[in-house]
Amino acid sequence: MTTIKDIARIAGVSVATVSRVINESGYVNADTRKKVEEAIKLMNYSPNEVARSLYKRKSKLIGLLLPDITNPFFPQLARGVEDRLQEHGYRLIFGNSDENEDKELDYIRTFVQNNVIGVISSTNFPDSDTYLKLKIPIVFLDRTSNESPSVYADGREGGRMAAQEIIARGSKHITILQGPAHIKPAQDRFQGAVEVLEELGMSYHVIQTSSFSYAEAGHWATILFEQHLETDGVIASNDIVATAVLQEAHRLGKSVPQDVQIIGYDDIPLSSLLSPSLSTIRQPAYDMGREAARLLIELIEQDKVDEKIIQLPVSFVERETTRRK
Amino acid sequence: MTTIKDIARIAGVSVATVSRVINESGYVNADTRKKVEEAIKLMNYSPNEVARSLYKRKSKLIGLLLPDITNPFFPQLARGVEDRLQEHGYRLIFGNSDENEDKELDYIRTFVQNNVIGVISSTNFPDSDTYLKLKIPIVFLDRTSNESPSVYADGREGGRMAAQEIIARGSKHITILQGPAHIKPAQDRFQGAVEVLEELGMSYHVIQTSSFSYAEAGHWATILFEQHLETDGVIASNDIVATAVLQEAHRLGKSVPQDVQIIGYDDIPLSSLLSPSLSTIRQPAYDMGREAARLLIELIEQDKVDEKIIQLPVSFVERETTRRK
DNA sequence: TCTCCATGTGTAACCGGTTACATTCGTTAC
DNA sequence: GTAACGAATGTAACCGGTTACACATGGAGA
Repeated sequence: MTTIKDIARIAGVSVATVSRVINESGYVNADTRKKVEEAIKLMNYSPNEVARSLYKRKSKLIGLLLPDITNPFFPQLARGVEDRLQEHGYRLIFGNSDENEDKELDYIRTFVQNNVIGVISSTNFPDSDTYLKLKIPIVFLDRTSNESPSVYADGREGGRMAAQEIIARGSKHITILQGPAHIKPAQDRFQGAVEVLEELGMSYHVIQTSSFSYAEAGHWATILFEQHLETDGVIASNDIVATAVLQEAHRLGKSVPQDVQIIGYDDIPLSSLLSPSLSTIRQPAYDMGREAARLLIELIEQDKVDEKIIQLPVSFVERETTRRK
Repeated sequence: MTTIKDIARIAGVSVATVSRVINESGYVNADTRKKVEEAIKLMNYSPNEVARSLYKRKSKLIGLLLPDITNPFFPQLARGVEDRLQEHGYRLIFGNSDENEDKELDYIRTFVQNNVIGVISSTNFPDSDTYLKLKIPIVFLDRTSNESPSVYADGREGGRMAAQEIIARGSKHITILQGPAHIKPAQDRFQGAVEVLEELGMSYHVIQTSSFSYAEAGHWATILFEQHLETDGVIASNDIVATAVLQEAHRLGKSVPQDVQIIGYDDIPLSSLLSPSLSTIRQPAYDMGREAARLLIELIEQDKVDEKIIQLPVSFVERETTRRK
C-alpha cells in the first residue's frame, strides 16, 4: 500500500507538507504543491482513513441500525439515508437489529469501536442506557424519544386517517389488525384508528398480530375472516398484511372494495402495482431517511441545530381497495 | 473514552499485559488476569478497533456493494450476507451503486481506505481495473467473472425454465420482457428463454425495457398489450414487472391464467401474496447472500479454498398465474 | 539597519492499540 | 553451583496519518 511517506519521498518533501497539500491547510508553495500532487497521481494514492480516524478520534463513518432490511418499508429509509450521506462524503456501517435489544447494543458498541461519528437508529428502546450514554450524535428514525433528535411520521394521525377514510366510505363492520405489541409505530397507528372508532361510537374487532413477516401475513388474514366473516372494512397494520388480506378476500369470493374495503399502511412501492391497487396511508419513507441523514449531518457539523424533532406528514393514498366517496 | 492505558493504570500493570489479556496471547498470571478483567468490567472498556486496524492493517469490516437496496431482490441478498457475517464478528460497510461504474469505483476506494478485509459486490464490471487491482478478497454476488470467486444463480437455466413451463402450459403467443441491457443477469435469463423458444420454433415478441424501477414497470406492461394484444403468455424480466403486467391484464379484462399466463423472475416475498399469486422462477436470494459471505470468510481466513464459484439452483415456483399442466 | 511578520518547510509527538525484545525470577537438570 | 528454560511482565517501536512547534527566509515598515 502506498503511504504518505512514499509520497513524501517521491515528491522530495516531508510528510507534513504532503499532509498540508492533501488537506489544503497551512502554507504550501505552488511548485511544491504541484510536485506533491504529481506524486499522488503517479502512485494513485489516497490517504488511509483509519490512520486519520485514529488521530482525529472521528471517522467518516455513520452507523445505521434498522430492524430488518427485508421488510419493504426499510429499504426506502435506508436508501434515503444513504443517498444524503453519500453526497456529504460519509459512509454507512449497517446492521439489522430484529427489534432485539441485545443485538442493538452489540451493534452500537461496534459502531463506537469503529469511531463512527454519528448513529441513525430505528429502535424501540431509545431511552435505554446504551443511547443515553452515547457521546456521539444520534438520530432516531421512524421511532421517537422525548428530547432526542428524531425523524418520524405521525403514526397516530395515520391511524386516525385510516379509520376516518374507511368509515367515510361506508364500512360498518371494521376489523383492525393490530401490529406487533413491541413495535411502537405499529401501536401508534393502532391507537389512532381505535380513537376514531370510539369517538364515532362504531363497533369494531381487533386481531392481534405478532409479526410483520411475509410468512405469517397470510395466517392473520385467514384468522381475520374466520373470526369475523361479516367484516366489510379492514384497517391493516401495514401493506404486507393488507396484501395478504386482499388475497384472502379474493379467495373467499369477496369483491374488493364492494364487499370489503382494505386500507394498508406505509405505501410500499408494490402497493400501486396490485390489482386492485392498494389504498393506504403513505409514510414518506425515502424522505424520512434523507431528513434523518440531513439532521444527523447538521448535528455533527454544527454547534446548534434548530429543529431536532422532525415530523413528516402522512397522507391517505386513494386507490382501488376503497370505494369512492 | 477509556483507553488501554486507563485500564493498565487501574489494574496496575502495563499496556502490554492488558493487551495480552484482551487477546488471550502470551503469558499472563491468573491473578493479574483477574485484576485486568475487573478493571475492564469496571470501566466497561472495549478496545478501539481503529487503532487495532491501523497496526494490523486489517479491520473487521467488509464492504458490500449492491445496485439498489430498493429493488426487492436485494434486501434478501443483503440480509443473507449480513446474518452470516454477523455470526463471525464482521461488520458491513454498505453502498448502493445504481449499476454506475463511477459510483462503484468511489465506494471501492473508500472501502479500501477503511481497511476493509474483503468485498462483496453485485457489479456489471467485474473485470474492471478496480477489481483486478484489489489486493483483498472479493466475491461477486449475483454476477460473475471468469475466474473470480462468485455466487450466483443460473440465469440462462432460469430463462429456459420459464419458457419451457409457459409453453408446456399452452401459451402460443409469447411476449418476453427483456430486462435492461446493461444488467447481465437480466440478459442471461432473456437469452435462456429465447433459446428455448427458438429451439421449439415458436414465434415470440420482445419488449425491451430499460429499468427495473417500480415507476416504469406499469409503462412496460401497458406497451406490451398495446403492441401485442394477442399475447397469451408473458415471460417477465422480474417479479416487479410481472406484477405490473398482472395488473394491466386485469385492467384490460383479461383473466389470468386463462387468457394470459405470466411468469415472473426472482420470487420476491410479495409474489406469493398477490392474487392470483405469481408463478415465478425462484432465485434463492437469502441463501445466495449467506453463501457469498461464507465464501468470503473462507477466502479471508484460509489459505486455499476449494470451491470458488458457487452456482445455486433456480426453480420454477408454480402458483396461480400459470395454468395446470 | 533593525524589527516584525507572512510564507514555507521540517521534526517529532501523538492517536490507541499490538508485539518484538529485554529483563527478572524461580525451577529443573547436570 | 550454575546453565538453561519457562513464566511473567515491562519498554518501546510501530501502524499511517495530523499538527504543534521550531526554524529559515525575505520583504515591508520604522
